[in-house]
Amino acid sequence: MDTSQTIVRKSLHHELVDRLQTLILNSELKPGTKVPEKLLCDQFGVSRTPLREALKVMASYGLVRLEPNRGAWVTQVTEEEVEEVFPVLGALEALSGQLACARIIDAEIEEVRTLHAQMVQSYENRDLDAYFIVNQQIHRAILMAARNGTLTTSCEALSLRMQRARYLANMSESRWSDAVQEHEKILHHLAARDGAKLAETLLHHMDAKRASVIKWLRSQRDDSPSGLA
Amino acid sequence: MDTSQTIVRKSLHHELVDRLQTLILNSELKPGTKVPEKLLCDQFGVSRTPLREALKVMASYGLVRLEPNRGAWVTQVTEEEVEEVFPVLGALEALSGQLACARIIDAEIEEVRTLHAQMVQSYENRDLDAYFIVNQQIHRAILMAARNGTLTTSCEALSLRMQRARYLANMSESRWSDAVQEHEKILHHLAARDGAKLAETLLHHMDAKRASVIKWLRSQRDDSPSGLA
DNA sequence: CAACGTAATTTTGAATTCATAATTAAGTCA
DNA sequence: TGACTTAATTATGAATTCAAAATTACGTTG
Repeated sequence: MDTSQTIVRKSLHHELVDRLQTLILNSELKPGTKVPEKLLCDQFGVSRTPLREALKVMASYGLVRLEPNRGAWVTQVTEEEVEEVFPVLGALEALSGQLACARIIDAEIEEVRTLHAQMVQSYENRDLDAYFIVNQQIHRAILMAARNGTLTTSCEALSLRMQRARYLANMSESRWSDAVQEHEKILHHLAARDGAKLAETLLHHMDAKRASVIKWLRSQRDDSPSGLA
Repeated sequence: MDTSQTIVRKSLHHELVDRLQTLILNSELKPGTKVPEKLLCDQFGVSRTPLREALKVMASYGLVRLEPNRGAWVTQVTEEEVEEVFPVLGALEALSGQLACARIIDAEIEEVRTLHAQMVQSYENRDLDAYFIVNQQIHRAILMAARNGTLTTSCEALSLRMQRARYLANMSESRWSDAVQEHEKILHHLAARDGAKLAETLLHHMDAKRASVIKWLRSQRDDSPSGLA
């Protein structure tokens, strides 16, 4: 699908969906808090109509919850949600690995190899922010190689929901080390174009991530016993 | 999650999303045609604001396409889309089968058994409409037994997209017979709580469905050479 | 002074309005 | 007649307005 010639005209509400997603992922809008409609309208210089349209779309992605007559609230990442989302994400990533092995071209494998090296470097530098960015890029590159737009959309929507839990702030040294090991395997199976093995590895990778996030959520909960802000 | 006590207050835009989905699934809004904004506002007795909010959400589900300054269009089911969606749906249904086997209770298996019997009856009566409704109920029952709301939402969103292609109108006798056979296996593995086998069967079932829909789409295309309405 | 009830204020949901873009219709000229 | 311009009409996107609901502030009473 070549869109290089197409003039991309972005509608206002679509632009706002992007902005709101960024605000939520950067924790500028914090989980559990109310979405300040008026303030955002002022900040973005738009009226309430397009902002409210964007909020409806955000709600369909599960990033905000609309309470009738009470406004929009940034959703919390709960244990239940994590236990639901990661298995689904695992199945989708496994599929993406399988498809990628069948369709990836050599140049793309080299790209992933480069990203992988960068990721290892970030790990050695203990640069968590850089690590997570490259990590995402790797998963995204595999997704791209799968050549399935629906799969990409579904995966990214679910990833987004999990990224609200800023678990990147807390990943144990041993988990981090394991994750890098898993990524070694991922690269290996991808380069060998072994779809079944890659799928299996990605599935395990996701489950380990799930366990890690759950552990972090529990530690968070125990830190602040009151559920209320 | 017990919501029996909760007062469910549905917002207008949410109600409209439901109505629009129904209109599209019933082909009262035909794929490729423009969504008649004004007409729908009159019919539903609402202003453009909530209707347009609903259309934005519909677009996020891929049921309509928003063309800036040109309005909303009901999306067509294309071959490319079918080739994309069914593999994803297959992976998700496979997961739902696996989870269902781990979590389903005896009473639910009996429910599925009853539905299955109804489905076979519909097949023997060659009642395609009834068959498809019960078919859907079976898939839904397995999904419910998986106890994963995220999985349910994802599956149903993708199913919805495929249901726009009213392929139920045309299913060959041999495909129909095969589908019933596949469902026999599905029931068997579910009753035996054999997650791996059920996943495998559902995956194959989805792929056969994909092939059937593709075949139908091609026959449609050859019938009316002009792509335009 | 704590709990309740009432009034003022703010926020929300949805209709309306308005500027702009797209489409259609009409007119012009080769 | 048919291609191209230009004007009229319609539809779209977004701001504004308005009624209703929720929240807050205040006062009253036991």
